Amino acid sequence: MAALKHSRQREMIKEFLMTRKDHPTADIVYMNVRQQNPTISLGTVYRNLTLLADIGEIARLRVGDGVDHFDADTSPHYHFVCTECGAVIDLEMDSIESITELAGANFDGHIAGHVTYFYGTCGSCTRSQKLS
Amino acid sequence: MAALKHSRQREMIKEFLMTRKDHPTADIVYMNVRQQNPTISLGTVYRNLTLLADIGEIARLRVGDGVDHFDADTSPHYHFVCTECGAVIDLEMDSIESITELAGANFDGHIAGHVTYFYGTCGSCTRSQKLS
DNA sequence: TTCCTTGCAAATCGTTTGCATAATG
DNA sequence: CATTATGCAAACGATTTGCAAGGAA
Repeated sequence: MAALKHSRQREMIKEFLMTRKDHPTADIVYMNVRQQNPTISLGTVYRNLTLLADIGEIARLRVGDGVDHFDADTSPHYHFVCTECGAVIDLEMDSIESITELAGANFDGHIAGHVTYFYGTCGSCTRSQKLS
Repeated sequence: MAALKHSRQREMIKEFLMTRKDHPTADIVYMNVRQQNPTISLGTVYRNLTLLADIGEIARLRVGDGVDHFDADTSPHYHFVCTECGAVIDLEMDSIESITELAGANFDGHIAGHVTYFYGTCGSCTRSQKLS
């Protein structure tokens, strides 16, 4: 259980993440944080994102596009991914926690939770499709 | 819309996949199909798995372990992933299709579907944990 | 003969890691 | 001082791709 020391880089990364609601990737975090600290390395960004996710201070999102996204909002909520523009958007919806019980009903083993995300076309992509 | 020609390799890959219910990865498909055709290449396996998934003859599964799994069963059903042994298992459960409507209720855009998988410990891993 | 498919190897891409140095407690 | 964190670059693992040769329609 390593004894976590404070680091300016980690702080910057977490702070940047808290200003964004669009679930940036490691690379986007890197490009942005680099504007305040031009010598920060991509490795450091990855290391800290992984560390923060491991201790539960941020969430790592996998939405099928092959790149991890990160979210400073660790409260339970679901995401939508636009298949047109790739945007990852928070959804406000009623709880669907009950699906975990449904899944466990006929299952020999223990179900701890589920991963779910929704996909389709976001508002602006839907509108531009209608024009064409 | 390329005019798809018959290929022995593609046939072997699909046939192998149909014999398995454990959702093998590309590498496992490769190792197995190679026993019947030792000169088949990994690239060919990847190309055909991607092609078959694109035309809907098989399904590509992403369950968060960083490796794609493939499933010859394209009927709608859900999967469970064991966090201990990595097994990917079919679940028999009631439909949860309704969550797509729930998600769309307050959403500006069009939700086409969702991706969901469950995780926890499978039957045998649950039992061996109890022993220790 | 057209053009889809293969085998092979090299290339990509996101992410991780080893190492020497710097920063923290 | 003991240890954790950093920057850099090299290494990784899964997957994709360019290319010349082979096979199907």
